[in-house]
Amino acid sequence: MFFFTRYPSSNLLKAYFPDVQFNRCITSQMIKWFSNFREFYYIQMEKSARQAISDGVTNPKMLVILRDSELFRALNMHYNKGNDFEVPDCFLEVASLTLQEFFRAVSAGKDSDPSWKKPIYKIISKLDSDIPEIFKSPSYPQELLRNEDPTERGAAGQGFLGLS
DNA sequence: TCCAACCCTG
DNA sequence: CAGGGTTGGA
Repeated sequence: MFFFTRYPSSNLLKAYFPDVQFNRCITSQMIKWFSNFREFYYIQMEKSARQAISDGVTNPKMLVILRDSELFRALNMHYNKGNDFEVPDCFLEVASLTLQEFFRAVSAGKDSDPSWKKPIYKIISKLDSDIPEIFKSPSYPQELLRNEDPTERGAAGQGFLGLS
């Protein structure tokens, strides 16, 4: 889901996880997940942008993330480890834009400001896409749903399943 | 003062 | 990822 939405509201999450009994805990946990997802995402972007700068890249337009990019590999490994589905083009576009924004900011020396990333976050937060309806369909591949269901993993889930 | 994000750490 | 401290706007 992260490939479509980086900043899901609790309402959106509830709409896409009809089989999850939301309570204050579950909700905050899922919000926290996306927060962690964003962290990983932005860290990769910043690292890659700085790498490009040290490599001598001057035009941010040159920074485009393709499916054979090393950066893509890292992101896919993190969010879609089992290659359960195809990453949408909209994500590659947003990711490329993010990379370019970091490139511009660092190039301009904005990173001396403690909160220099905020403007970038604001831009990216407006680029969330609609999530395909199939994601909340009951007939959606069970394997895929299970991977994103908070009730199916973690210490609580293991305890419930009697695995510990 | 509160609460939602963010930052930093394990 | 989860915890816990920090932050900035309502």
